[in-house]
Amino acid sequence: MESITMEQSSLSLDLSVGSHWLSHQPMKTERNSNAITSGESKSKEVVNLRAELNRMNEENERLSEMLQNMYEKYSALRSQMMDIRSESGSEGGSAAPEPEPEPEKKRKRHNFKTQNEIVSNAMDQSISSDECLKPIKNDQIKSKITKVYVQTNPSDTSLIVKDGYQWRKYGQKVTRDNPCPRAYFRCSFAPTCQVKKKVQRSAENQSIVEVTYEGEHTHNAPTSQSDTPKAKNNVVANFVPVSKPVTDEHIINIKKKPHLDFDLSASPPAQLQYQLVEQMASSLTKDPGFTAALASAISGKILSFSPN
DNA sequence: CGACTTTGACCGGCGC
DNA sequence: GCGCCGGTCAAAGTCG
Repeated sequence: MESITMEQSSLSLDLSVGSHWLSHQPMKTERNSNAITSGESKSKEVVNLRAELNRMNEENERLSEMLQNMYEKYSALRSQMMDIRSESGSEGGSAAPEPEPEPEKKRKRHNFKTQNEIVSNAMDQSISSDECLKPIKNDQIKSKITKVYVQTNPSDTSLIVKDGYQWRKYGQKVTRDNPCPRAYFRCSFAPTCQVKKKVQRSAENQSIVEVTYEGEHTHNAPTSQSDTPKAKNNVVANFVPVSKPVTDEHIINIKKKPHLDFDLSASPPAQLQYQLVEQMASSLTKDPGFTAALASAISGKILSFSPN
């Protein structure tokens, strides 16, 4: 519940950040075209910007209401599901225990690809609305291999991804299909934890970092939101799971994403809520109307600022 | 001094 | 069998 309101506020924050950004742009243009623009045109521009800001705020409110409605519907469906489960007894219990992690064996390359395809398909399926009520089933698949794409500062060449767990780097390799090195990490939070992750920048867009998690954590929760002690100094990104591979529309800029106070791996409801929020965000970004409106608003604003 | 990173060497799977 | 490639090891170096 809390997380939803937080996410809603994040939406507000994102849009308001955009408005903030837009509201600051005229200063630049003012400086650039100081010699040719009169005071009247400036004030006219400010009025236009304020009107635009108001429109965006209204849009923001509408989106927040939509999100609220979606969450209410979700809550209703979820309570129905809980009722059905409690009626049907302990069979297929609601709070499914974390599956025992299989001991990691030497992976074969062809197995890796096959599992990846499975995960990709499962993730595609998870987008559909009814599948959002079956996170446990998907988690069982994801627990083997999960891919995450993170947007980072392109100028930062480090491969540290802040995901809350403690990782120990054990190797780095330049692969054939990507000039950027791939870093190999092992979970160092618990000695028995066999989870590994690979981190590599995308060859096409080096601001995007591809993180592949293999295995499942045997411990409950990371103790902090930081990486290893050294990593604290050069953290580049929080992680944002996305459902599809590397297309820009599926990558969420983590710099605008607020810190999540709950622990994703700690409690199933929190995890469920987080997944729901991700799916909502995914639905919004997939909505052609939403993206088109956003794109036209931004492009219109950019065009209105251009000197010509 | 312990924990961590770096980096070259090594290993095993795969294709030719 | 050989070479390529991805993944892992482990010694040396670094840092707090």
